[in-house]
Amino acid sequence: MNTLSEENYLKAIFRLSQKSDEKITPTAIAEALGNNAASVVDMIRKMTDKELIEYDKKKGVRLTQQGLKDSILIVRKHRLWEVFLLEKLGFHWDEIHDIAEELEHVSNASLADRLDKFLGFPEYDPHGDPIPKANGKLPKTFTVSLADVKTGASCKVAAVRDTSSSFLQYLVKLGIGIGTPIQVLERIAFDQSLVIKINEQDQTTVSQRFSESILIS
Amino acid sequence: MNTLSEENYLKAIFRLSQKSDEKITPTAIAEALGNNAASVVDMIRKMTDKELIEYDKKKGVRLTQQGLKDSILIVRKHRLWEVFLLEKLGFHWDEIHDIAEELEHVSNASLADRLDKFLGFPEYDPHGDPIPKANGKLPKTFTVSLADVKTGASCKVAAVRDTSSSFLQYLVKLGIGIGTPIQVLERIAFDQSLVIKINEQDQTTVSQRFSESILIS
DNA sequence: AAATAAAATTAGGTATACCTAATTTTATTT
DNA sequence: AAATAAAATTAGGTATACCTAATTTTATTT
Repeated sequence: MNTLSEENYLKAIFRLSQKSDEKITPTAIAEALGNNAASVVDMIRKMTDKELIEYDKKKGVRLTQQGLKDSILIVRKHRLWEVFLLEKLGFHWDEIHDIAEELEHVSNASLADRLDKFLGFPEYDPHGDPIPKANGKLPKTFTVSLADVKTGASCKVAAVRDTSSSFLQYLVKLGIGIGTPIQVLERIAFDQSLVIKINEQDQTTVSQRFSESILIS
Repeated sequence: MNTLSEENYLKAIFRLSQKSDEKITPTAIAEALGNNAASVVDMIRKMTDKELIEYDKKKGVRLTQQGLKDSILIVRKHRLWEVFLLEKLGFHWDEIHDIAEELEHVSNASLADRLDKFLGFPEYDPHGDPIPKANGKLPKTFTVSLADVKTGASCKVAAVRDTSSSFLQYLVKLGIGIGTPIQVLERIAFDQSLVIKINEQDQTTVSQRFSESILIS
């Protein structure tokens, strides 16, 4: 079995591999985990020995088959627990990520599958992230952000790229959730800020960083 | 906040204090946790500095007010999660203890209370152990064991003192669960084995260790 | 291509929570 | 009370997963 730290490394590496096709460097992992690069180099050696990852200076860090399987299970548990916390226990959107961060490490062979069944086999978590199925398959992942929407066009919020509570609380304040319709009214040439209409009602201006953090369908 | 190890020490000390009035020695804690006594002495110093416990060679280890509060919350979470695992996820009696052992350490201020509400404020966990209320109060704890029942008398199983899967699987095999009526037919003078009638049907002989592990009402 | 900057790595160190072996203290037996 | 046994403690050590500072390697700029 994997230690808590190993699980966090696996998760970080998995996320980096999902985010882009760029090679995964020790520095990137260090940044993702808030660790020192020297620590990451230590851990890369341990995890390579354990055959969870492969490391080649040219190709960067890659998950082995076992590492990928383990990562997906952690992500699956994380996202299922998020659904549970929101739907069953009534936690708020911005609280569930940190709790799921602990719950995802609870290890039991049938826990994820039982939880999945209990929750009615949800496809997406409350942030719109796809929940890996028991066989490891991922439902469609959203990749187009609000920043990519043409001026004048409309879309619906499908997922959020940022799970920080400051971002989520901002969304709540604006009345934006998964499924909320948004129309792009104007694009400010200076800094790519967007003037948007939320839910066919309120009009606001949001920054580029904001619009890049929202995935749409 | 307390570390994982500290939480396990707190829980062990709390359990020992519940089990009997005997003073809690480093050796007793070492045995409860499966640690070396030298390690326990180390940890006693740390936890004393943190004001979670007090240690006096004459009086043994005692929980401070803070230590008691923390211990009760851990026990509360453990037992609530056991109810969840059995009732909501359909785990078996003998599987839930080990999983709850991990879940109990998930820390969030309102998690226990929300889980409690979701489960309908259960008073006892699936092993018959009382679930501490949000205010720290414990429902009535069962203390009379099957070994104390007079020959010829009847009783109902209220709780089990042993949560090992070997014991619980034995109970399942015998058709005994919480609430099962048991009549003591005969007491073997030689080794205090009991001949019992289960659920007014099957008759079996059980050892003294067995009958001491069952609490009745 | 040389100079410079950035990334990766090595060397050596830390806190946590354990351990064994040796010693000291306390309790029990004779 | 002395002898013995048990418990508690100290001294010194380990693996894990981090760290900083120094060095080496690789990439980028001039």
